[in-house]
Amino acid sequence: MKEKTKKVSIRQPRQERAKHTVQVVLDATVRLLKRGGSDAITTNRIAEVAGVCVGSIYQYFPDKRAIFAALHQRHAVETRRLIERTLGGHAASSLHQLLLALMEGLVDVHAVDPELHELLDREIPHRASAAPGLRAALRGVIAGRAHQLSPQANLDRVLFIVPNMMDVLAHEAVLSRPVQLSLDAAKHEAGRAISSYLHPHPGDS
Amino acid sequence: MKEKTKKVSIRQPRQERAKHTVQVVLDATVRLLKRGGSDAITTNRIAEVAGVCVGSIYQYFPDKRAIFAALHQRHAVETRRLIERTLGGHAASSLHQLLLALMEGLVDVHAVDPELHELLDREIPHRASAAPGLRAALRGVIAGRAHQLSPQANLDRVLFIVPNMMDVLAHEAVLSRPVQLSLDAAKHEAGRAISSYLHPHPGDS
Amino acid sequence: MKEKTKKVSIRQPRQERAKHTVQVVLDATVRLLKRGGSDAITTNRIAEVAGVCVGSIYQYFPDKRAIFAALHQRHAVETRRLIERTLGGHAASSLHQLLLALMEGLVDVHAVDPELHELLDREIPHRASAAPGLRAALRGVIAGRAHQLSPQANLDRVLFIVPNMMDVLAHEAVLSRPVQLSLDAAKHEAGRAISSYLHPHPGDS
Amino acid sequence: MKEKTKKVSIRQPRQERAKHTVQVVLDATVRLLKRGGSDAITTNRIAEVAGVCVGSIYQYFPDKRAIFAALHQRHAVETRRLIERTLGGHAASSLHQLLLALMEGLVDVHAVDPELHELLDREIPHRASAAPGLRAALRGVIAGRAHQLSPQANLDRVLFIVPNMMDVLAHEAVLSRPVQLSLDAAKHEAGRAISSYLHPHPGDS
DNA sequence: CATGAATGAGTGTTCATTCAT
DNA sequence: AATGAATGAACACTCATTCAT
Repeated sequence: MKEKTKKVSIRQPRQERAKHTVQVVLDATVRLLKRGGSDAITTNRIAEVAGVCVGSIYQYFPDKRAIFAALHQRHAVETRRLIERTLGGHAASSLHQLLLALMEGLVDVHAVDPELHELLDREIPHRASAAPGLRAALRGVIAGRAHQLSPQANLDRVLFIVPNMMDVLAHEAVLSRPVQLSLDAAKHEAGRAISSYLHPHPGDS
Repeated sequence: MKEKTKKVSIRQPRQERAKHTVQVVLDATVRLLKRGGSDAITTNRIAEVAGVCVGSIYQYFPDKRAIFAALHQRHAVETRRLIERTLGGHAASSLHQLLLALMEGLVDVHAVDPELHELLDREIPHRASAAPGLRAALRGVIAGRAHQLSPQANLDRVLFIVPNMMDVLAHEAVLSRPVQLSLDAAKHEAGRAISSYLHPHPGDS
Repeated sequence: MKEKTKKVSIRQPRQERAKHTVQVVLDATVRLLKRGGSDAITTNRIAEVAGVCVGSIYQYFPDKRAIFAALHQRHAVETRRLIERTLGGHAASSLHQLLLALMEGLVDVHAVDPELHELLDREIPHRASAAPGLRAALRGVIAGRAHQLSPQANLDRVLFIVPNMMDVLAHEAVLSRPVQLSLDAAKHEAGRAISSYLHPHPGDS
Repeated sequence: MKEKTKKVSIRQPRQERAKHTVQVVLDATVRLLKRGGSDAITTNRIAEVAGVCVGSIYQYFPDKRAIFAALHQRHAVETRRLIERTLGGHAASSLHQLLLALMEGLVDVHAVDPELHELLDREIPHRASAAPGLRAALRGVIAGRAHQLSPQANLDRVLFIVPNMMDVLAHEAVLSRPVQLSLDAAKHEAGRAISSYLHPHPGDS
């Protein structure tokens, strides 16, 4: 794990075979993660499960952490895509409606492979997550449409509350909602919570 | 790391000297955590920083993970205490006021040593956190006063939304609120968000 | 395990309590040996099982190996006693009869606690066994009565064959004789084998 | 030392280089054993003496004990080979002659590196010796030819006496025979002892 | 580029022994 | 003398990384 001057620069996978190797390595890592938690993950084991040899991993990843980073990246990319797509589809909608749509989409994104997302969150260190992160992205969206906030709303406060609410609720809707609550109900209720915050009844300073 | 027949049983610290050792070890671990992240933590290093010898650590902790567990425990205990104290002080208050009080208290608890809490959260695996966890505790509180919810509220939904909101907001108020936002303002806004959710209608106050 | 100049000389147990401690320590060691083999034996564990504290062990034993040595010693003493007793009881007998008597006695000595003898033999290093050892003692006995050997017998050869035969047969009669063979039968057969060797003559059936 | 799920499976040496490593490790272990007894043996030291690195040891041996086991195995294999060879060469001989031949062969096997054999026996735990063991093998041989025993002989008794005699005498002929006694003389005398036992009759000398 | 044997610094843990109380 | 907490050198073993083939 020492920082060293690389003797051979890491190639970007240009060929098909190369892309394949990268995928196979990431998939193997996910498999191991699900099977036994982060302790069970060693580069040799990843190679074994992936069906490649250790050396090949180092063709495409400078070190072990980079594998995890790539995994986080993958998720971040999906999320960003979702945000952009929703943004595109709601150019004309109100911020309020946009946020509700995002909330829905986020829950769906996390519902794809909840176990994986939980493991990535809980077991894998993601300091210096290269991606801006969901909250940051949401902040951008909101700030960009700040003028649509109700007059008495304060931007900073909204930027604090809304991204955080959306993040937890999207995660937990999928991971730990009460057993009685369906995913759809949770999704809907999360939307309601955001609505309530953004449009409090009159008289609530 | 499997459960083994321990050759030497772990003693509960009975003497003053022993209690001191436990504290010193935990403090050293925190110091190392803040200094260099979890990678920098080795049992020998902890011992060194703590000014005790490695062996002494193993008198009171069965293994390395137990040290981290003890750290999480400490936080959990503080939180539980807060909840109980608040519960006691608001026997007569409405659930709404109780939750606001808890929200305030939680932010304060996390404000004590935010860096530490963040590190514990992000760097240290806390599977099988012996403590029931904040969310679970909150669920208990709410469920116990379910009759005070507004008639049209649904318990399951509230149990999903409120604990999650309180948990993130308490954490993030301290760790990543917008620079412009004071801690007090964040605390207040978090309370407002909860209020809005619980009373989204005119005339409900 | 380092050779050091002792600061406090090891006291010979003079008082009753002291003798008791020594016994208790040895017994605990035996118990542990039987329970889990030599790996399970640590000084701390011995102390625990013996109901004394580690420090006390070091009052009477300079180091861990001394405990094992004392155990071997115990056995050696019993064996030597047996030899002397038999020697006394057979002052007038022929060497042949003396050896048969010794053979019987040896089997009996090993039959007392076969498991323990096996463990001592197999698990505990006994280099530099302070005791002269059974074979050496037997050699002494035989050499001292060499004139009774049949004329054509060669002392060196007898000294090679007989002690070795007696040693294995005494051990294995107790530890690993065929299931069909009673201890008495084994004892008897061992005697016969020695006889056959010493007197390969007609009329000896 | 419990059975664990190995993180990296132990490979069977396939390449020349690998086979070489295994040999070199075993040889180094023997060297250390002779130099300083089993206490002087640590995996790091073995690696050092062998001129490989610690990690390489663990490519081929699951743990330290496996190294010793391999050493015992080696000896067991040699012994078994001897038995089979002798068995083949004496298909037509009497059991008596077969046993004499085996006795000779066994002494020779142990004479190859007596010091090593003694050390393996005395210093290295060999519980669960995978090999059936010499005595067991001899029992098989004898039982297989039981019909050749003299009519009045009892199989169980022979199975008790003969294998044990052969085992000790083979060992001790090499390790601790009286100084005056040549190896050949010891070998011959051991044969005579067995003969005497099997044929305690006139005319057999 | 792929392979996988080799590397070796570093880790968690043990346990014989000491010594302040 | 007894106690048992403390000591710390030493050990078995791991695993990210390299590099000869």
